Amino acid sequence: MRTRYAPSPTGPQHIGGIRSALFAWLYARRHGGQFILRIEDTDRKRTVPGSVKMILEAFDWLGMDIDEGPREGGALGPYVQSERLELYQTWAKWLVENGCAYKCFATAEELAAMRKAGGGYDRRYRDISAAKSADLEARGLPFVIRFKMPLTGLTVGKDLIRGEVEFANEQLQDAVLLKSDGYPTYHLAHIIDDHHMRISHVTRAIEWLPSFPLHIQIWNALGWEMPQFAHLPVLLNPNGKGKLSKRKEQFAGADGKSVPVLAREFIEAGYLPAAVMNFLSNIGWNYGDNEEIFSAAQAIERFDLKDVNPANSAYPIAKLDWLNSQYIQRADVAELCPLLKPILEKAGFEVDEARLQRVVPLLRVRLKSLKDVAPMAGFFFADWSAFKAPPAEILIQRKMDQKGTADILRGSIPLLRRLDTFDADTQHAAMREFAKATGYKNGQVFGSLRAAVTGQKVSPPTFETMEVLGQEESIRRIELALQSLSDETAG
RNA sequence: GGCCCCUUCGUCUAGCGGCCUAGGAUGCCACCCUUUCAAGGUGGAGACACGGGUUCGAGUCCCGUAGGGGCUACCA
Repeated sequence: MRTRYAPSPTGPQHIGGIRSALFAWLYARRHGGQFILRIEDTDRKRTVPGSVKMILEAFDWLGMDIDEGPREGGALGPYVQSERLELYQTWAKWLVENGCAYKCFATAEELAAMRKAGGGYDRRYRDISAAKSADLEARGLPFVIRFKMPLTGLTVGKDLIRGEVEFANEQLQDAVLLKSDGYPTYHLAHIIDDHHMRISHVTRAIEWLPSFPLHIQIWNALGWEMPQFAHLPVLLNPNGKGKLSKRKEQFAGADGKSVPVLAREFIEAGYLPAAVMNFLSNIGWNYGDNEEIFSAAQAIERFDLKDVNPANSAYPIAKLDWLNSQYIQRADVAELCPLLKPILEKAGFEVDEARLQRVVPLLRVRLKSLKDVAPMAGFFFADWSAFKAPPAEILIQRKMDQKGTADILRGSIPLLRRLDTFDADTQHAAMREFAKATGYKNGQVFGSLRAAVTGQKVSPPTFETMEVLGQEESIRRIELALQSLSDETAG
């Protein structure tokens, strides 16, 4: 069992492509086969340098290992089409010699005129004599090689996902196999490569379905045994309108966050690779048992191309946020720390690793994205001496007023100062008692302290936070907050 | 325009003729819990596109219509 992912190196990797690759990879792994990466760089105009590197980075990050490819090598390489030109030319020539293809000398202008007239290429060179063809070639006219598509009859293709699909041959044109620059088109190249690389299952996006009959005819003309085909559904934009595009700005969510579409954007957005894998494999396929959270290893145990949903899907990006938070919650502190540290550093904080390890358990359940760590817990790593009391609108919580907040802060200080040990439990007990004595609700007391000490509306839990900050610093902050409240009263 | 594919809650999906008064998840809304956030718990609203068949019986099979997606390049 051998599957492949065969992208064109035209820039950053699109998540739609990654998902197609994922299905091919899962299938190969499920059956103990090989997963091959092949670069289809036959369009010289669109090829952008560095693309292969980006593709590889995406695969490495996700943990999708490649058995054969431009980096890995392999017995059936090279795995880059521009390095296999001779092969394509040989077989194109063979097809011409065997009457299955012909040289076409139509100029760009002629073609444009035909298109304008409607109907497309009119096969004007299909039946010219060998002598005439040779003559035109001898005169140095540029030409392409076109496939002689049967003019009548039906071609039926078998697709693993949707069964048999019928096409009337007359609907198809005589597709170009070899361009005038000597490069093959996709139609020719992928067949020759899939054959020579012994691909058993071709997975590709559904936009290839219309040219499936052409490919079947080429396989037949070549006399080769066809692999199995699965035309995969595609990802639609989050609103369900159109194929998922790279212009994701227009799909920014209510929170103003733009929707990640390119592979590297998932890294930048603070998603865990396991969450992304889970997310992607749960679109158009599902693990079963009403299980939403499953590992790649689990998916491998059950994946089958036959079970892929034939319908396209709107990109359910909101689910990724949820999945990511689930994965972060379940991750080990040891696993999270090295991921969080660079994010904090990039945000300008100097990270003490020991402190980070103490802090991570406090905020794990609050992170939807790794990137949330900076706004959520950055204050732990900031210069404490520069801490400023937050404004009144943060200090004074819901269902509280200025006086009440000040009362609570003022009353807490001596109690907190008196504590011999400053762990969270001890503080908690003391403050609970304080609430009881003063008649404030626990939440009012704890919440006011939270705001005073962290300066944030959303933060790690109050007492654990104060424990990390220490007695002296915590009290200092409460005093600062109290001071700013009083100043405001005075002003 | 022609051809092809697709169509279950807003969204991702389960369902492969009777187990469906259609299940799960997400999102949304309540309530509970709680260190008034988050997480967690409980509950709620929410779908078989429409019309014909076939069948004792249809979300499940067939046809049509509508809607969505794609292809129609010397791009992939």
